Amino acid sequence: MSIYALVDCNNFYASCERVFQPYLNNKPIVVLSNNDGCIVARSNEAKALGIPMGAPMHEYRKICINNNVKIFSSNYQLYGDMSQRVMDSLKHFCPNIEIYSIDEAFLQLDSFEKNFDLIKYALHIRQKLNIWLGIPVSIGIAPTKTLAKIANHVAKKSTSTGIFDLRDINQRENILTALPINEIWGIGKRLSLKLNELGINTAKQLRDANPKYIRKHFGVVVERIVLELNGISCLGLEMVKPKKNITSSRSFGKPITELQPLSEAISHYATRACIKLRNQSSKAQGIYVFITTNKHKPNEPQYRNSMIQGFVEPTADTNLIIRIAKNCLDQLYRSGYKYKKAGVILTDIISNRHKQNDLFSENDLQDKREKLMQVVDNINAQMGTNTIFNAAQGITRHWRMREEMKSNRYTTCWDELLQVVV
DNA sequence: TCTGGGGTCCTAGGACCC
DNA sequence: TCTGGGGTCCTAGGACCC
Repeated sequence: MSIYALVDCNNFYASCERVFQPYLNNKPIVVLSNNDGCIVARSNEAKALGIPMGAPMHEYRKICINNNVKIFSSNYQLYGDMSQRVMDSLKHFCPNIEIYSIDEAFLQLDSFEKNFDLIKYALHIRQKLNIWLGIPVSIGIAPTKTLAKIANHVAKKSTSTGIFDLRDINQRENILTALPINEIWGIGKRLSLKLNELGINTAKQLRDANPKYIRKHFGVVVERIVLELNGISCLGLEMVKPKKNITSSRSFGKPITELQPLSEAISHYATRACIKLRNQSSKAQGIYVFITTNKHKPNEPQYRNSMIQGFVEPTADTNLIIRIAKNCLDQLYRSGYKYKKAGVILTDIISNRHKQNDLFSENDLQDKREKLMQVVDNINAQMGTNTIFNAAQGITRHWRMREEMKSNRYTTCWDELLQVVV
């Protein structure tokens, strides 16, 4: 039988902020999305105030002020670095690990001896993460990933230890009976409604549904969930795969009407996407560029448009891709609109090694370009992001997103290290 | 005034081929 | 009234996740 553990960091972004500002322990915290738009993370104290996940900040500003809620802009350099430390620590306890998201990982525990006490081990892991990093986690253990997700949910909500084991059949019966289907991993809003219409309301009812029937009406994805709920493992551990698409997009701090700043923004996003692309040793074969006005303002004139442009040959060259992206933008742009957001997606990504040169391309030139990119990447890695950048990205960047309440990058930036005053 | 960003997988249907 | 059968590939759109 397979055994999975899901390790999930509690209120991850809020916990990261607390590590470096411990006076915030036991106080309500919220962390905002990019552009300080929505609330994307809440401490338990903030949840208790009834602040929902994903809510627009402006609707809850009053509640936050009245209750002394500490508000943070997103600090992804900090969260990303802390995440890596958590994952590196977990690998120390179990090498078979799937990093599922910035704050979650599955561990495959099959190979531990039969009478090895996994609950004790989970407690040990939890304790060590707390000592090493100050990040609290919950751990759910079960024979399938879907059940491990549920176990984790229970661990977080209704245990004092932060650990829950769903391998026990009797336990499972009670938990699944009480769990509404929309809380199952992979069952979203739409599927819940459709299943409810058939009288399937709880995880237990879905588990006991006929897999053949489910497959016919809901597809293979939901059929797998049924089997997983029955303890039959269908979803294995997935290793890191290079991305097939790489997006870079942002809402603007204030609306843009002119082509020039829009072009700077697009160049900036293209640059960011290319850096991610080279970091995973890949090349792209096409780009998707889009611009849009503010959809939340129906009274203003609306315009959104996008286009796809294939490349002559796969590339990761920032200069080339900026040129193509700007070209797309020239065709998409219409004056007379207030643009709120723009972005690029690099598509049809393939590995660097896989090389098929254009018959007519000048190889020599291409090699030189690749070397140039390497030098730029190295300088920016050593001296800080944006030490060298394309003039096309602009210098003032008035369109930059808002991040008015960002904490220091305590772990990745020399100028912002934690200071201890003795 | 203020409303995020970045992904994946599956399926149905059309185009095309022999 | 009759107008094959079987297959692949590609794409758009839907659904989901954190």
